[in-house]
Amino acid sequence: MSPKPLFALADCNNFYASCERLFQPALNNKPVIVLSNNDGCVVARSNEAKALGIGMGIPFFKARKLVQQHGVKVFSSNYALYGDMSRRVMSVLGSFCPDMEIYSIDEAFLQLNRMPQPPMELALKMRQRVHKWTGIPISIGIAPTKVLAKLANNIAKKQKTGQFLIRDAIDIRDQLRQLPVTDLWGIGKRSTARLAAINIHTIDHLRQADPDLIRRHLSIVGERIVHELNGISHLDLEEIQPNKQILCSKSFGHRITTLPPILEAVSNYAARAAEKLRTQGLATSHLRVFLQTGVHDANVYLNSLSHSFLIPTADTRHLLHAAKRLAQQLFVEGYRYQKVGVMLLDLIDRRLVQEDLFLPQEQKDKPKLMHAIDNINKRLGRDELFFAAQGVQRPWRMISDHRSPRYTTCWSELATVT
DNA sequence: TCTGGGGTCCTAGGACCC
DNA sequence: TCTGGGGTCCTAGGACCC
Repeated sequence: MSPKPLFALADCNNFYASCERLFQPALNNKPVIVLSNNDGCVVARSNEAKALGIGMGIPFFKARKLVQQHGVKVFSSNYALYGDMSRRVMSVLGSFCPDMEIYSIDEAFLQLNRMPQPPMELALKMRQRVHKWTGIPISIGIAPTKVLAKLANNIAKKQKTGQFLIRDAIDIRDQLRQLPVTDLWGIGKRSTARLAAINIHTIDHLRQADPDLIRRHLSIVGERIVHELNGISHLDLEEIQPNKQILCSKSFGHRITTLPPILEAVSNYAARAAEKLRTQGLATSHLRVFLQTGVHDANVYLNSLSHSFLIPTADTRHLLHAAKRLAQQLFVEGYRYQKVGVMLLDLIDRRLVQEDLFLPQEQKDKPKLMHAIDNINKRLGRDELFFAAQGVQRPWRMISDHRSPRYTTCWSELATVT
C-alpha cells in the first residue's frame, strides 16, 4: 500500500515579471508589468505593481494612467525567454522529486509521500536551490490534496513566508474558512454565482456541504472539490499526455477588412500548427478554421468551417491548402475582422497512420521535406524558411512594442556585460 | 482607438446499432 | 392503434485554468 498522498504545489512568483527582472536587476523593487500578446492586457505584475492597484487581466489602456504616474516599467510578452526559464526551474524541481506534474509554464505539482525528509524542510531546500540556480523566486504549498495544496500556496504567498503546510482538513485555519469560494481552484465566476444561490459563500460552507447537492449544481467537478477540501484526494498527478488539439490563433495588430491579409495570416497559423504537430510526432485528420470580428464590436461576425483528411497528415502543404480554402469560404465582405485561427483535432501518433497505396505522389506527405524545413528553422531561427503563402511584409502582425531581448535563446540577443 | 492565446474536462442531445 | 432498452460515438457548448 502506498503512503497517504501529500501534494506540493510549487509556483513561481509573478513569473513573467520575475523573468524580465533577471536581466535588468535595476528593476528589482520597482513596479513592472508584462502584457499579453498584441499588448492587449496585463498578464503579470510585480508586487510593487500590484500594490499600485493595477489589476490582473485588465486592458492595458485602462492601466496607462497609473503606468505613467508611477513610472511602471512595461514589457510585451517574450515567450522565448519565459519558456526557457520555465524549463530550467522545472528541471531543478524534478531533481528533488521525480514524481512531478508540470501543470503550467510556472507551476508544478509534486507528490511528496515517498520522500524521506520532512516536507517543510524539503520545501525550503527546493526554494533556495531554485532561486540560487535560476534566479526565480518560488512559493510552495503542501497538503493532502491538490485543491488544498493550491490553497496552501495562496497562503504562502499572502503571508510572504514562501511556504505553507496544511496537514489535514481540520488544519484549515479560521482565516481560511472565511475566504470566498471563488478563491478555490476550479470555482470560477459562474460556479460562485450558482453556489451563492444556495447560500454557499465561503470555503468552509462548501467544505461542509452535501456532496450530492453540490453535484447537482456543479456536476462532478464541484463534487470532487468538496471531497478534496475534506482531505480526500480525488485528483492525482497526471502523466504527460500528447495534445488532443493544437490551436494557433492571434489577433491582428489592427482590424482587417480584406481577404488577402487574412489568407496570409491563416497560412502562417497553419504552418505553425503543422510544425507543432510534427514536434510532437502527431498527425491530424481534422482541421478547423475560424474567423471573427471582436466580440465587443458593433457588427459581430463569428464563424468556423472544418475539413477532414481521409488520411491523417502532418504536411504543411496539405494543411495550408485546406486552411486557405476554408478561410476563403468564411470571408464575408463588410466586416472588420479581428482574429483568425487554425485548430487541429483528432490527433494521432504519426507512426500509426495507414498510408494509401494508390494515392498520387503529389498528394502524399513528404516527411523528409518537412523534416528538413523544421531542422533549418530550428537551427537558424523560426521562419528562416517559410512558404510563400505566408507572406513577407505581414502587416497584420501583432503589436509587440515593449519586447525585451531573447536573452537565453538567441545568439544575437545575449545579455552583454559592460 | 485600444480587452490574449492555448489548453482541458464535463454534459446533453442526436445518430446509430443490435 | 400500439413502437424498447441499452449501448456507443460524435458534436456543440459551457466552464474553468494559467
